[in-house]
Amino acid sequence: MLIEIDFSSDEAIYQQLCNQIILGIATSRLSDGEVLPSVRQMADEIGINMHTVNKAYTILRQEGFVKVDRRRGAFVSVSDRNRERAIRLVEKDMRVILAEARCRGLSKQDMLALVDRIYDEYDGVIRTDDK
Amino acid sequence: MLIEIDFSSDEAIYQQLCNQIILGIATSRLSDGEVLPSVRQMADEIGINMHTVNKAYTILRQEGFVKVDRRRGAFVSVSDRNRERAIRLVEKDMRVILAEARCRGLSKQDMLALVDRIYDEYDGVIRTDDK
DNA sequence: CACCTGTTATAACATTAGTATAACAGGTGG
DNA sequence: CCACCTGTTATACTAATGTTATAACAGGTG
Repeated sequence: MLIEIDFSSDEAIYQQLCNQIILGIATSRLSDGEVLPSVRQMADEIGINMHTVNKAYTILRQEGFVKVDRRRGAFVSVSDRNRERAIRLVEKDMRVILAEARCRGLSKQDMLALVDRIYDEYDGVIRTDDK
Repeated sequence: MLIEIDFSSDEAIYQQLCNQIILGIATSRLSDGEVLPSVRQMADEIGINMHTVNKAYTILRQEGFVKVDRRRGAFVSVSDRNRERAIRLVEKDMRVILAEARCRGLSKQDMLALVDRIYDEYDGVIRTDDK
């Protein structure tokens, strides 16, 4: 999977890396069980330090998106599938986003439509622009 | 409005302050035109430095949630109501959240329900737990 | 044994967050 | 005019964080 880092972003490199890998899993560009490039290889490809990649992998492991096999290295593995816990994890961030959206005059329907559209996109559904 | 800061959070103080004020506007605990405490007063109340509050106010001003009247000080004023731009601003963060949600096994319906619930909460709608 | 994996340790450097002190310009009310 | 309020700016300092650099180690592969 192609990783693109914006070095002028105010978002930390390791954070961008985490997000892109999670995006990759969600959009099936990374499939369950797929081996990730080694920390050294990924660092070389992107042009950053090994430790920055390692930090991203460590976080992804803690959050349950990645596991490590001593033989093969890091690979995609979404372990924790506890529904209630997952909702709780997402809810806090969602509250901040929805607050901002509401302040900017966006309606509930606007946000439901946005979620619907992005989710379909992740699912690979071809939309015929149904209004 | 009561502001609560978690000093052991990994989220910056000024960021927490911004979020809480936006949350306050979204939930109508802060109404349009309402004057915010002065940077010095707010800093004293919370127990932080004046500059940290000033940083939050400056960001809120840049993002269009607050304006400054030389006579009265800072007050709530959601200026920019451009719908397309608002959606674009929210979309990027939403993509990250939805990717994480999808990886954790949450369905589109789960997320639509979450958005629906939080939005109603912000609107002050009393839900009769309709399934 | 050479080579790969993640992991750990240590040091150095740059940027950011937060605090502290002080000053300034504009506006208000005595 | 004067004291007092507002946000704003400047400067300096400390602490934490992000990133890099170099090096070493244990486990597994061929």
